[in-house]
Amino acid sequence: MRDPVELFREHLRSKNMRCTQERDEIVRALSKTKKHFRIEDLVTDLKAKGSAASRATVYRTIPLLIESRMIRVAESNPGEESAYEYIYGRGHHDHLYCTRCNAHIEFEERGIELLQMDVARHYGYKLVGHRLELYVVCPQCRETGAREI
Amino acid sequence: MRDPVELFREHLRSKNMRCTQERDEIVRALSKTKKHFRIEDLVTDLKAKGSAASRATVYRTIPLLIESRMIRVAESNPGEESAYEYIYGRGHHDHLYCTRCNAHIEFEERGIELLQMDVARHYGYKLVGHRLELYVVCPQCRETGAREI
DNA sequence: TTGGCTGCAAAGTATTTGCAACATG
DNA sequence: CATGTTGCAAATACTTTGCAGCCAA
Repeated sequence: MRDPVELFREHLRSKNMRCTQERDEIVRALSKTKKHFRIEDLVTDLKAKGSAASRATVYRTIPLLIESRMIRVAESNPGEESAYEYIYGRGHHDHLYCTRCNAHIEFEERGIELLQMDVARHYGYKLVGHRLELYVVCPQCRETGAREI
Repeated sequence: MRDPVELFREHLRSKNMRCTQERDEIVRALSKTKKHFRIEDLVTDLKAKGSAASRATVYRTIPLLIESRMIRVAESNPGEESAYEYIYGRGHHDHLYCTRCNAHIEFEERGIELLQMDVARHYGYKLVGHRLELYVVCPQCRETGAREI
């Protein structure tokens, strides 16, 4: 697998953008994340690592990272802070979320992916991405009374 | 199909909440919407209909409507205004979005729904909902150069 | 050198909330 | 009439932006 920093640099070059220390540091920090991260997590992380990258730069870099397919939006709901996920070099997967305790599990179901392509093809479109979230109630939460989506 | 206003009233009663004129008006306005709506659209619509329901009341009512499964989140992305969709009494469907022109198409694929249930069952969970969005580039947009998700 | 990039702080947007008046049950 | 609900406006929370100095190419 290619070095993430170098890969992102190529993406920047292809757009005639500059390879800066801040952008390198952001990619380096992200490539070590395991879970979903929020902007605030990343900013704190960078600060802890002694990086100079500011919150504004992080916000400005996120769209570039999405564009280069190194990260993707993992959670986004009205009124809630969004979470992202570093995906470069990690197997594709979707998520199961417990609507009560918010725990999440990754899964992959090839059959669903294939049917998605069928659907797009059926309408004459080219599938370029998808977002699938399954909402469940996990056994531990099943007893308590809370809202279900 | 039950009257949406009455159905929502029952939901409110079941939670020991009050049936107010504002809440009735919101449901009545929603039951006539066809497309995805943003909070602002709804507020404007209510004002035009002479309803007294304010923006704050709309925001406070949305979670109740989601809970009662009369509406659902249709679009939500970081930094963008969310859009909702009235779903009561309308066939279940998911969406295809063109990432360039933002047009959207509804589709239903029973096979995907069944596989989703399999996935949840496989992990020992009860599936209570899902969100599936397919991102495509429509033929008209395919020529122009724009970002793909 | 010449733009693109950065940090800072200010500005925007979307959404939530405190409070006093009001309406429902 | 007791308490949930409402409108208003202020407060939040998240994200974007203008600008002057900085740095990559």
